[in-house]
Amino acid sequence: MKFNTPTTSVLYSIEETIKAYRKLSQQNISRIVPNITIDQALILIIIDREDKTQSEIADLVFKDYASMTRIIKLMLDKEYLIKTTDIQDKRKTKLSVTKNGKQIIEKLKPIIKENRAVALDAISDEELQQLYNILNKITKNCQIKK
Amino acid sequence: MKFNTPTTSVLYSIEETIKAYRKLSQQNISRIVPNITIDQALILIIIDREDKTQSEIADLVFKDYASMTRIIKLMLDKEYLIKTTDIQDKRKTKLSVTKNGKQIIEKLKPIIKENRAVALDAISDEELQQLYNILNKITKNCQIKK
DNA sequence: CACATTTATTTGATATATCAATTATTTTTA
DNA sequence: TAAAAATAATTGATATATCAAATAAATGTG
Repeated sequence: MKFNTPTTSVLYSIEETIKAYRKLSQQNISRIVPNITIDQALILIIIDREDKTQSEIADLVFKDYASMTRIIKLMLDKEYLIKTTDIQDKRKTKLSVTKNGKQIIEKLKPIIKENRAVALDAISDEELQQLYNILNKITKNCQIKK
Repeated sequence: MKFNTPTTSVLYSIEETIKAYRKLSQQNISRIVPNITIDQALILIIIDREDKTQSEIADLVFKDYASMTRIIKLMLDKEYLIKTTDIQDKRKTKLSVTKNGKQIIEKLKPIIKENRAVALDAISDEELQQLYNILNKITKNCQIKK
């Protein structure tokens, strides 16, 4: 089997899948929590769960630091987050989720769970594992520095 | 096996993979053709290959029509493309690649081929087929209308 | 200790994503 | 056929992606 033309490469399928999933997720999230993006939702949950600096969280969700700054800013404006500077190292940022933010998270959790369930419906554990392994191989291939 | 937390879901791996691939591709393309994005590159090649309207091409590459308008505009400015209105249906757009654009395409082709080869190195045809099938399943799951 | 280097974050500029609304042009339908 | 509905593309507003440059603070080195 060949995957030679632009629109028949698996890379193209990966784009298609992630876009379809993002669309589904955003639609379902918007029904319950208006005015939050899936990126913000994921980042909000991670900040609540992990005690990390802004850059560490950015790395975790594959976001550029510049993007992260702006995403955080929007959530500060909406008062989902509070930002303080680390006393030990004033370059660093401490982020914490407000009560308001925590309420949002509680609303988001079941939707996110449901989104994943819908997306992965009828996909066996074996297939998930295969998918995971192949994707990891591709990711590693792409990360080889020259 | 369970994939329950945000950062352990396969969906997360898909994001990771596509971002790694886009990064690799953009870097390699930029070395040979400065000032073109991977999105523009792909769209330029498709326009050259397929005689379709702007919206049809948008559908083909999973782009929003609004995004497509703007991407096209940038390539018109760089004189990679020429745009004319369809005489049969004046709502429609005819796009064609300029000589300049065709020269760019010739430079791009080997890079894109190489990018795919690098990304898919050591991935067997069987794995490719598996990946393709599983991704398609997920895509379909996400597209179910409610 | 002064100065260079590194690290964490921000800002600017430009490209793309997404939704809603608008425009221009068909096509349908009453 | 006139009015309504559908289609193709555009525009506006806002969010995110990416690169480069700038800030500010910490660390390393002579």
